[in-house]
Amino acid sequence: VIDNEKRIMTPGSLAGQRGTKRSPTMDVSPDSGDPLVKPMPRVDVRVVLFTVDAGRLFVAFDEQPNCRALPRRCPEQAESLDTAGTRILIDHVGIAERYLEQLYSISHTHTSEGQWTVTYLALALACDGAPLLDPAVWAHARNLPEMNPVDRKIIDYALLRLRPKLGYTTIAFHLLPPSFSLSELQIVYEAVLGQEIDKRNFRRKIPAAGVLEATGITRREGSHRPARLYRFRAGHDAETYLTPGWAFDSEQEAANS
Amino acid sequence: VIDNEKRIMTPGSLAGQRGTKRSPTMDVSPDSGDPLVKPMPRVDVRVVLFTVDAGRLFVAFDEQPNCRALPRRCPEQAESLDTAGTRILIDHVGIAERYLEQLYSISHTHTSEGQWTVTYLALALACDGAPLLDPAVWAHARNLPEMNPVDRKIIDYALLRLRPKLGYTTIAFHLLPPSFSLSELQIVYEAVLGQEIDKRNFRRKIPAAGVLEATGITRREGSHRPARLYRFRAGHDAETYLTPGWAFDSEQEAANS
DNA sequence: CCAAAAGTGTTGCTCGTACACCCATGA
DNA sequence: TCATGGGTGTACGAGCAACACTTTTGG
Repeated sequence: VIDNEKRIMTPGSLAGQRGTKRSPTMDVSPDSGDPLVKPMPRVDVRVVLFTVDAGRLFVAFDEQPNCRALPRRCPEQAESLDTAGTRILIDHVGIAERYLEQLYSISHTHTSEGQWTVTYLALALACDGAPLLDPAVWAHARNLPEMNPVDRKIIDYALLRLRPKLGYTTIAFHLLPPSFSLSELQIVYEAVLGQEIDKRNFRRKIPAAGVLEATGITRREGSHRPARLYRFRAGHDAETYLTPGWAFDSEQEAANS
Repeated sequence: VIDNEKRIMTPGSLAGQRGTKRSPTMDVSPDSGDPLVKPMPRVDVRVVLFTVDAGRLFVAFDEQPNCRALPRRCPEQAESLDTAGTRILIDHVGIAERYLEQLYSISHTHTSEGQWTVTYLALALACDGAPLLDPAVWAHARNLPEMNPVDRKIIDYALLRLRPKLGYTTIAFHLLPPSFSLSELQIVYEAVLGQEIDKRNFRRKIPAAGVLEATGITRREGSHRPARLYRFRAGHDAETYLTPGWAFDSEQEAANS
C-alpha cells in the first residue's frame, strides 16, 4: 500500500463521499524482516488544514487550549503516512478532511522532538458540521498567531503549493459544498490567492474549463437577483497532471526487493 | 537544519562548485528528548540519478553487479535526509551529484523492507570524471530493464517531475558543462523531454529568458560552422518559483516545540 | 425607487507554434 | 564542391488582462 500524492479530484461533494481517495487496503502486515533493527530517527507527521469561511482562509491548529502548533502525531508502526494524516485531523482537530496531499519531508536535527517530519496539506469544508471557526482551533491565514518557526514555514509552504494548484486543478471543489454559485467559487479563489479576481474574466474562464455543470436551480437570498447554482462534473478528465500512479496491488508490492 | 526542497539554481558549473546548496550546518545534536522511544517504522532513502550522454537520458542503478534497483540506504540516526541522498550516490554509484531534490515519501506496508521510503531526484554530468555509461550502472531511461515495480514507479515519477521543471527553471544547467553551445542545450532538453524541439523557437526562447551569457568563445569541431559557447549567468533571478524557504538558523530551529 | 449582487463582450497584447533557408567550416 | 551542423524571421492563433453597464430581486 503506497500513498497517493494527489488524489482523484472528482468532487466527493457530488456523491457525498470524501474526495480523498485512499488505497483499497489498509491492512497491517507483520514485518517479516530481519530481527536486527537499527535505531531509526523518530518521525512525526504534521498537517496544514485549510478552510474558507466568509471569504477568509483559515488554518487549523491543534485543539489543545492555546496550543499554537500544527496538528501532529508520531505515527505508529505499520501505519501509513496518509492514514496518519487523516487520523491527526480526526483526533486533534475533530475534522475529517476532504482532500489530503503530502507536501514534503524535512529533517531537523536541532530539535528535541522527532528528527524527521512529513508534512501534509489538507482541505475541509467550513460549514460541514464540525465545530468551526472556534478561535482556539482556527486562525486567519493572513494573520497567523505567534508560533514556532518550523510550523510557520510549513504553513507558508503549504500555501505556496496550494495557490498555483487552483489554476490547473479542480482542488477548490473541496472547499465548497456540493452546489454553489459562481460568486461563491470566486470568493474561494480570492480567499486562497489573497487577491481579487476580475469577475468577468473569472466567469468566462471557469465554465470554459468544462468542469462545471449547471444544476438548473437558482438560489434567492437577499434583495437582489438570484444566483444560478452549479456542481462539478463527475467525469471531468482533469487531474492527470503531475499525478503519479502510486497505486499498487499487493502482489506487485510484494515483488519489491 | 532542514532540507531544502529546491536549491538555488545558479549553476555550480560556473564557479566549479556543486549546484546543490546545502544548509550551512550539518552538525549532529544529541537527542535530548524523553528516553521512552516508541518503535518507529524503518525508513530508507532512494535516489533517481539522471544524466544525459549522447542525446540520451540515463538512470543510475546500484553498482552491485546486476542489481537492477535504485541506489538506496537506510539513513543513520541524526543523518539528514539530504545528506543521506548524497551519500547514497557516492557510496553506491561513485558519483557526486550536481543537483538533489526531494520528491516524495511513500509508505509501503507489504514489503519486508523499510516501511517508509523517501525518494530523491538527482542530476549529474555525464563526462565529469566518474566511470560513466558503465552498463552495469546506467540504463537508458527509454528502455529500462526489468526491476521491482516500486522502483519503476519512482523513476516514472522522477521523470514526471523533472520534465516540466525544464520549462520554468534552469535545472538543465546541471546536466551540462560550464560552457556549452545552444545545440548542446537543446539536445539535453530533447533527451529529458523525450521529444524533438523546433530549433528556431528554442533559440529565440532560451536567450530571451535572460539566464544565458555569451562567453565570446566559439568552438570548432567538425566540418561546419563553429558554435558560439554560452554559460549561465551567475545572478539570474529565476528559481524563486515554488521554492520554499526551508532555511533556518539554529536558534530559530531550537524554538520548535 | 433604491440598494445589492448577478450577469454579460470587446479589445489589445503576449506568448507559443509552425515553418525553410543561408552561413561557415573541414575534408 | 559538398556534407555538416550553426544560425536566423515571420505569420497565425490562443489565451490572458483590462475595462462598465444592465438585470433581477427584496425591502
